[in-house]
Amino acid sequence: MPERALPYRPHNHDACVSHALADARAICRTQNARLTPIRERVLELIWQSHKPLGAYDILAMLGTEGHNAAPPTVYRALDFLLQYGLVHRIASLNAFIGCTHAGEQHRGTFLICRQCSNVLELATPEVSKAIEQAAAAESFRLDDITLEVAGICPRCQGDASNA
Amino acid sequence: MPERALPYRPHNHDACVSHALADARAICRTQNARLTPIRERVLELIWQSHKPLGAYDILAMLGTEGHNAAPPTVYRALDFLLQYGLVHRIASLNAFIGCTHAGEQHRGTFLICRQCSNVLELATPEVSKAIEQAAAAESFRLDDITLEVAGICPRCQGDASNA
DNA sequence: GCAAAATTTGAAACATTATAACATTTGCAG
DNA sequence: CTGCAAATGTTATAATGTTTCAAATTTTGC
Ligand SMILES: [Zn+2]
Ligand SMILES: [Zn+2]
Ligand SMILES: [Zn+2]
Ligand SMILES: [Zn+2]
Repeated sequence: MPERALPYRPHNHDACVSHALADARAICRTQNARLTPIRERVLELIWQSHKPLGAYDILAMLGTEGHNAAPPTVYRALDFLLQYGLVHRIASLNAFIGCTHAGEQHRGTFLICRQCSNVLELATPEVSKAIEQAAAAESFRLDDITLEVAGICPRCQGDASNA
Repeated sequence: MPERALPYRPHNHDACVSHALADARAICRTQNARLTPIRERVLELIWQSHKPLGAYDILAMLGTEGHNAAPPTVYRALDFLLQYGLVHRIASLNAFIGCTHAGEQHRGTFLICRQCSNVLELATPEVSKAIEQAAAAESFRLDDITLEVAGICPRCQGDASNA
């Protein structure tokens, strides 16, 4: 059995964060996009864990660190991060999560644990292919896919104690 | 080339509606569920077209016909219809659409036209299979799939005039 | 039939998520 | 500098969804 994916095992999460930030800086540099302090801070907050964060959660976190922001501040930062593929929006949760494939051309599949909330993003070409074929069979021109899978992650399946 | 799916061609939509209502009555009868007047009316309103309807759209429609309902009335009816698989929620639109496979065991794939808003629901076993395999590969226990495809439907592709 | 229990509906308030509109500041080019 | 565009601040408001408790209706056991 292959090693479990990062969200499902203990790991040095600081490395996740710094990797994500480094990627973001690189991507913005090559695209001449401005990763301003607010935008970077929002991205960093989103990456505090592998659980998706609501816009108002982010707002509250900014609040506790003295930056008294209003909703548009956060939504604008999120729009920017979405635009450059640095975060994804989870429609079924109205929440946002850091993209683990930033820069790569991909369509994300999100495995969302109902118990611990951790989200694993998969890049699944076979799934995308199947969806593209299904759309093509109806002569539908596909622009975008929202694919969110709810269930129980391997770690929570193991837990007898449903804390 | 096979005939286009219903939402993409002129058709007798009254037949869609009466079919859906008949199915709903049958399903509720066999499940000992009460398809009360409000619930049936909400289902009928949702089926007025193949475009998804927001909860507050439904609320407004009920309002114009004299039934002055409050939000919980609509949401409760929708919860009931969702529970018995008579409608689906489109997470990416915060809207609801009648299920075209009510009673059948299925996981819906929704093709959503960005231009005309019409939605086609597909039952795509190959896609479901691929998703189930991807989840299984991560030892993730799959409970539910949200699969929504945004794009342009064949009819709108044909339109030169983007009305 | 009839009373108790369960389900459904009504109504008001509230919570959460997201956007509109306009003023101000900041970064940058000429 | 100066002027323009992009980004941020600020206030208000829109859109979506839930909680709570009371009243009405339907079902069930007798
Ligand atoms: Zn991590
Ligand atoms: Zn991604
Ligand atoms: Zn129809
Ligand atoms: Zn369906």
